[in-house]
Amino acid sequence: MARMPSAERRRQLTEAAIRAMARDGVAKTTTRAIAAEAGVSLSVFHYCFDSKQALVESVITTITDHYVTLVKEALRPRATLEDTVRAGFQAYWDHVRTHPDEHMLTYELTQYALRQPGFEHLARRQHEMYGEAYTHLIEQLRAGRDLRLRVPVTVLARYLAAMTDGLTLNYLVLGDEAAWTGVLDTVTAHIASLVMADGPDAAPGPPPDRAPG
Amino acid sequence: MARMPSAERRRQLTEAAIRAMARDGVAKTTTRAIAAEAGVSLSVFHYCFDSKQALVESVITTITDHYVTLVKEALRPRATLEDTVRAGFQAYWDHVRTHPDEHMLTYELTQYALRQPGFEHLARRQHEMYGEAYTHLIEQLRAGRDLRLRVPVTVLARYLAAMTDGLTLNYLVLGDEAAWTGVLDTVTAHIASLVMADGPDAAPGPPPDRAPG
DNA sequence: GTCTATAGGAAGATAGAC
DNA sequence: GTCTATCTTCCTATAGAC
Repeated sequence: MARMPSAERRRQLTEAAIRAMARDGVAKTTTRAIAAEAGVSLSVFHYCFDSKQALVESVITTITDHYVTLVKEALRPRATLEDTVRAGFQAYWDHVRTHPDEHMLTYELTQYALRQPGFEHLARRQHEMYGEAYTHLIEQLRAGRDLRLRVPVTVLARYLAAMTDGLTLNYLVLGDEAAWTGVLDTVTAHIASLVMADGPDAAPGPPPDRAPG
Repeated sequence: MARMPSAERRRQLTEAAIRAMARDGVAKTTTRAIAAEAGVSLSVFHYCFDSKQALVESVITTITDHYVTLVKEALRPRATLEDTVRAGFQAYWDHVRTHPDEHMLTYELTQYALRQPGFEHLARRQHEMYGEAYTHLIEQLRAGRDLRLRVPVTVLARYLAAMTDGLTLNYLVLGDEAAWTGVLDTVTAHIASLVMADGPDAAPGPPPDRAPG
């Protein structure tokens, strides 16, 4: 086979591992399967990575970075505030629908990391970056307009990240796209109601939007 | 060891498997580990279950039923509408905080089911039952009072189920309980705003709560 | 740096005595 | 129904030639 510097081989093996894991699941993706997917022999794998764990670490950091880039692209500011929220969800949603296996993989890797002693920080980093992506968006929106938030930025960002995560997993399990237009509209409206132009920032106290009685 | 009818042995092994899987993760829980946890020999395992897959199927259905019972208990109606929502989340949340491993396991089992050919229906059943638990609550609330919903019941139930799921996973990964009071208040207020006393039901059209501009 | 060959171990499942 | 002992397979990782 063609010779190649170690760094590039590592990238090649990492990408192959992501493809194989997205297709077959983490549990079934052995080192042999990864080497075969990359078109190299098993020994090349162990020449580039000390262990399977070392490769998985590379996989998690790589896919987290991919994912965050995706979210940040999807969530760029648009003409109006509601457009931004709606178009952002739409772009993200299109990616979920067209690449369900990749998203599935992110959930599997989260749990792999949480169960593997010494890897917990990778799972935390993953979810912290989701929150940061949303925080970044909110800050952009605040800079462009004169926005006031009804809830603190950290709360809103975390809420958005958790909700996106939950909705995605729910879709991956249940499918049924038709049911989603309603849910997405509800969510979009809620977000818009939490981010308003021209009002005082919320004090860190009781929540807004109380229902009558 | 003491003799025992097959049905009871199956229950014993299923419970042992749940304990071991919650503690060590699904991937690391071998048939040997389950037999040891139950205090029986490996052959007893295969006497009661044709294969490891058969046991996992029993584990998934058992834990799903446990979980749904928990949610339905947490979500029983209270004095006022907002109390119901708030107390329900509180009860659910206390369980998550005190039994994180069990909740972790439910996520692992979802993915196991989705990746195992022929087991997809177990994952679907799991999430359908979450939605049904919320649907049940909403119907109870509607019966007791003269409630009108701003969104269709199916949409609201699915939204609640997905959001609970996302928030739980986010907590399992990031911990940080302090950050959660804000998020929960926001969510509680949102739900209350979607379920109002004395108003017309929402037509299946554009969402409420539009933000200015 | 890449290969073939293999060590070494752990997994799921079975055989057959009691 | 339960046990001990074992089969078979597949895994991660290494050895050593090229």
